[in-house]
Amino acid sequence: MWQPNKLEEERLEKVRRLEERGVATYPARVERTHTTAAAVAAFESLEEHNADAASALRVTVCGRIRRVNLKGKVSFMHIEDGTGRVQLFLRINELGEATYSLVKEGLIDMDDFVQASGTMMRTRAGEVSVLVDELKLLSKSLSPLPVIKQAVQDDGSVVEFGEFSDPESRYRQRYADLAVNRDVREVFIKRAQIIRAIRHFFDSEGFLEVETPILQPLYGGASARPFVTHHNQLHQDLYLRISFELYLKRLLVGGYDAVYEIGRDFRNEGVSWKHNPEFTMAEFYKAYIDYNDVMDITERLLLCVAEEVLGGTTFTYQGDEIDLKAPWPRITVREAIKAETGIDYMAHPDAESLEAAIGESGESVAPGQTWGKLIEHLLGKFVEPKLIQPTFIIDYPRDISPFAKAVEYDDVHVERFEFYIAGMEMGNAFTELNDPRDQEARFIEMAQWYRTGDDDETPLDEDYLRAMRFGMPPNGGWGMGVDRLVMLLTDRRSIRDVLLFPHLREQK
RNA sequence: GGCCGUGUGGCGCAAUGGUAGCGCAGCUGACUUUUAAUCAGUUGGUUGUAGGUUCGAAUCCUACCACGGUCACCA
Repeated sequence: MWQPNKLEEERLEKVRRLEERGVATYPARVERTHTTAAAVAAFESLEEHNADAASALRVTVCGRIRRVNLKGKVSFMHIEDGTGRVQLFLRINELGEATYSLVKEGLIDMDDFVQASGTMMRTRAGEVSVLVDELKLLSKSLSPLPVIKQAVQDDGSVVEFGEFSDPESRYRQRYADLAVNRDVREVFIKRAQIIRAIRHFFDSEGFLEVETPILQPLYGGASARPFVTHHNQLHQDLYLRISFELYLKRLLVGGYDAVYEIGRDFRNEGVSWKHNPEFTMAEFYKAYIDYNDVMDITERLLLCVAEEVLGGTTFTYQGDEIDLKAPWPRITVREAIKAETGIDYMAHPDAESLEAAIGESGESVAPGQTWGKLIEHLLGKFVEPKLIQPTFIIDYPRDISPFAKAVEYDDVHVERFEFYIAGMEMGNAFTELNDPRDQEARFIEMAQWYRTGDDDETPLDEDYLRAMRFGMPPNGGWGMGVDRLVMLLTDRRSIRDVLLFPHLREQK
């Protein structure tokens, strides 16, 4: 139940006074002719050739009032719409006493949406403005937004005074954050550009965009705990997908050579600066290629997105200068771990001896992990944070990679890579396993290894095996965390800063 | 989940055991080209919640809540 505070009470009182005077506070009709940006641009282009025509330019603009400067019988406001801002020059002469008094008495004030009609002009200080002769309230704001004042420096940079920075308030009330912090709005514009660029890339490479089930009778394709839900009429438990993998590969059986999907995955796990329970994933699968080709595609994709969104291949992330220029180094897991820890896990071919070797180096790990899990731990702890420039880490242990094809003449490694940028795992890919007998054996192996752990069980998907038995072309598959790419390209340190409504604990 | 930190008017901050203050916003007034407008005056707080210690608590203690960081977890 809303308990208006003092400021809100004052605004409610203003609404009452406006309605007393017969002013509509939430009218339905708007008559906009120009966005703020279009009005300014139109004036400036006319002004170059013909000053008279420019000052005869009549516009009706709409937007939210972001600055008010009352000066007696003349006042200034800035209104902001989705395209930018424009100044309103309000003078009692043009506006008339009745309307001007609404402004003067503060009945129309900060944060309200208004419509202003008038002719374009330039003030003595040189700012392009609308000389307003009609002003209409479009929507009254009852709760004032946090106040941020801006000063434009001589060099054109904008300095802000006052801020709305409390992370909790910003995330819980993202609408206020967006309304007040332009740079936040820009992050999400860039996010949309990034996703569009990813689509462009795959479309232009001949991939088919598809949509596969989010509600699944069986989850799989990754090692993660799922969310469970229930279909009432069918009396059936369903899982929110943790990956797209198994459905997309079924489509290769169906005869598409190359498919991709961009969508939401759900993982019932801890939240952190790089984990949100729901996040956006891009995956693709392409027939007749292997993981070497997938690495080439990865390089091309990221370069293409960076070119389209940033206009270049280098950018700064949290102080690090990052260059996406290909080729990126391709280093095996074994070499990478050896270089950072001195441990050659091939000299410790089982979990017990590897755990002992890690223990000798002064590290402690949770007991009872599989050999592959230990290697993964070493990778995450010692290698990942060092991988600032884009890097492929290749050839993973088999027991943590149930959907990847074995490296030839090597029974412990599979053709899998992850790519890292700025110390963050960005994505994961393999030469996909397409032998149904091997796949079935892997499912069973996984079940044995992880039954004790019970958490990240990989359920055996009979229908997936049935699909594979019809014949699946050799193919390369790939997945990337889109939110993390957005973090990189917008220089944000937390995934919450690139999600409009990040998950927060319920407020009691 | 463990540990550390933070929580004070709408927003941003101060006050380390002794009368809760400041800036912005708000409100009243002045000002017909301002732009962080300016000038004069002024309202607003049970200090996250609940207990405790103390003559006295924003400050110290305990628990809880939320957020942030970190570790664990997380292909």
